[in-house]
Amino acid sequence: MSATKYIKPTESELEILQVLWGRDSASVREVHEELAKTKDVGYTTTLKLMQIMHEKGLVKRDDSFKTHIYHPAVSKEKTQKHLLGKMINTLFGGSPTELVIQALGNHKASPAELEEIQQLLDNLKKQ
Amino acid sequence: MSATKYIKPTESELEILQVLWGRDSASVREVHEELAKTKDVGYTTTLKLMQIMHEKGLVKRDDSFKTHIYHPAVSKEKTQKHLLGKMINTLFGGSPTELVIQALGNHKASPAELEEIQQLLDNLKKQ
DNA sequence: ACCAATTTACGATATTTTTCGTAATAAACT
DNA sequence: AGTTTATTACGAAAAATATCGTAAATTGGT
Repeated sequence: MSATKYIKPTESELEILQVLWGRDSASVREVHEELAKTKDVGYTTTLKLMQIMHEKGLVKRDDSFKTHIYHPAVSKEKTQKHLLGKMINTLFGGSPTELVIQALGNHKASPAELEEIQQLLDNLKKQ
Repeated sequence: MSATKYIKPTESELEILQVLWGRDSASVREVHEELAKTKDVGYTTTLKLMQIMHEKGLVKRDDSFKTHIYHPAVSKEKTQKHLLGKMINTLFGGSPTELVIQALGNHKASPAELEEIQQLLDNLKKQ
């Protein structure tokens, strides 16, 4: 029972999760500073978003101190998987291969990264 | 001059573009029938969306007949590239490799597809 | 020319997401 | 204790999306 249905984070929520995944935990202030580097937005906006994310269950928080500390409550991998799957369907006609080709063709990868992909590919071929 | 700034299609607009890309042109009715297979939505909703897409320049249309015929005005490839790039940034910390690994790991590809990716990989390695 | 059927136009409403102002609360500092 | 500073809580507004009802226009058939 109870596979608590998947909640799709919004665009802004994803930006916040990205910060949280990078440091595992952070205060609103810290997240906000990070976002402010690339985005022009008010502090209370970030606060509100994180509160909403808490209601939705996207983040956990420790509110035993004045400054609440937030943690991601959804894993990066699961989220990636879900959204990638969705994108494959709505944008690549259900073909992960098409997506991979686009990704490799348009965004350069280092030799080391190519090697990493090669390894994975070899493994997949064996099966 | 004038690189007419990129307009990001919304979720619903993408669904419509997906249909248009598949057939190159279609009436509202045809698009709607297609969407209705997987989605419960009214005809006028689809119509309205396509009219908005026309205003935005996402589709072209021939309105010389009663039944207007719509064409995609943005290419599938360019759209894929944009949205993929965005996803790589907001969800994969800027690493296309991470995305490729996720895609290959979680969504099965046929041997033929794996071979196709191998070819591409070989090409990239040469440079 | 009239009627029926289909389509578009238009506007309004609903829903979701993002934004921020203001007040209340807590802590830190004289 | 009183004052300042930082934080959270709350509610409301703004902006972006999605939805649909109704009326007007067009076409085809009779």
